[in-house]
Amino acid sequence: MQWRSRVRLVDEVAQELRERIYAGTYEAGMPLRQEQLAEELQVSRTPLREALRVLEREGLLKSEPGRGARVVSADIKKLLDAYQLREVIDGLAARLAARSEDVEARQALAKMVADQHAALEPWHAAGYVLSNVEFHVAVIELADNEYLAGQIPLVRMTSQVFMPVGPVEKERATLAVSEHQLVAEAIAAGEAEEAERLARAHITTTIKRLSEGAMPPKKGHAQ
Amino acid sequence: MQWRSRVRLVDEVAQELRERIYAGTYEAGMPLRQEQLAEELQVSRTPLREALRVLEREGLLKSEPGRGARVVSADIKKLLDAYQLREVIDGLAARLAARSEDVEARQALAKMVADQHAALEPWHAAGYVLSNVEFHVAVIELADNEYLAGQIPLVRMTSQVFMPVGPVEKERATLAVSEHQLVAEAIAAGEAEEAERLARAHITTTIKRLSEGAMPPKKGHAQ
DNA sequence: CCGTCGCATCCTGGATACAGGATTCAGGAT
DNA sequence: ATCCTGAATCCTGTATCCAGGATGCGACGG
Repeated sequence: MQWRSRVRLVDEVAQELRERIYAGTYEAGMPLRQEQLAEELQVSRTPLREALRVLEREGLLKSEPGRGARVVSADIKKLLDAYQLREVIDGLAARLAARSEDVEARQALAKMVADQHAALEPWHAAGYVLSNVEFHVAVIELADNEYLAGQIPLVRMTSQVFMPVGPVEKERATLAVSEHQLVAEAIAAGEAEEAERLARAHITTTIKRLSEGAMPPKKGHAQ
Repeated sequence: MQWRSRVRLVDEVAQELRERIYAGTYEAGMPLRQEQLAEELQVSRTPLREALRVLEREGLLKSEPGRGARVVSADIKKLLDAYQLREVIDGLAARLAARSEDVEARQALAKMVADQHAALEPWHAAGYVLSNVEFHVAVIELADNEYLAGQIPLVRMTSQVFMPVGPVEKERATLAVSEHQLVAEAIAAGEAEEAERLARAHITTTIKRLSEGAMPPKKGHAQ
């Protein structure tokens, strides 16, 4: 194959696999076969395997020795663990974002909230999930903290892939959008502490719903 | 090749490299030669390279295409980024640890604080750093959250490897130990919210010192 | 004397081929 | 129905091979 300097296949492969996982291409628990994936992506097993290790470290894949890698399946404990971390992650991101000097970008968050609002009426679950993720990722990127940015896969995983575990309902989404709006306004206004408090409250609410809800195991996938 | 079933070399290699990095074996910026490392560790380049990718993802290594991997070097921005994340990470860990049902383990934290205290008089910088790390890691493990546990490399990196950037002084250490004591007591008492507040305050204090301090670039290594 | 140009060498990234063990599952024996 | 067995399939790790960018150094020119 031709040598594309300055680009490592492992990075491209990892990104492609991430997107596939976010999109729900692979059912949780289904083993990913190296040979097949390598051929699909037109790379050898060498960079593919490195990419699998990376995604494993990101928490997107789980692999048991000798049995290969598969997309992690969501259980209630894992969801709670993930959201507990997200509470403080999103809180920190909101606080730092509010202190960003990119005033324009801070105000652009309002548009993303508008997108979410648009997905409510008429209710469009898949569209909502996507604009929801966009918002959270945008806040993290605004925070301009490389370690925080490293948590983005966790955010995408919980918001896009794990979502089907707790079905996305219109009422919950409506409430979430209004909470996002408050966060976006606090960030735009530069109210760092308030933004953090609101962002954490938003996730806390979500956690509470997860703990209380019966959480009927659904196997459908968001989108 | 003796097959140690159920153990992947990549995991062992990654762990060995992590410990070497924590111990300051490799100077920041020094390229890690794959061939040499592979021979040292008695493995082929394949699992070694996978381990390098994993450590890169953990933020311990940085590698530019074609130029190999090297231990990340600490600059002021990176330190602040890391500690900003640690503020909320450690805070969450303390809160969850306080809610742990393992009362014994919660109370065992006091002993670790005692270890730190022992390293103050007579002043033993290396011993202090190690017992300090032990404490933070123990709190995270008590929290029993797999996503939080994934942040341990970040904690070890900032506390063990980046430390030399801001030299460890006895006065700072003495203050830190007293703060740790408060956190440990709150956790032992099961005061979750208070434990989180104290843990965050502890890191906030550290951040403040980092921002203010002139931070003369030292190249010596802790231990 | 100093810069820079070119070449040999080193090393990484990638592709293959292959061996040894583990997993899985179908099919037969009990 | 349950257990055992064996082959196909896969994963893991090793050993090579190769292309081409990175690096270092010496020669050459200003």
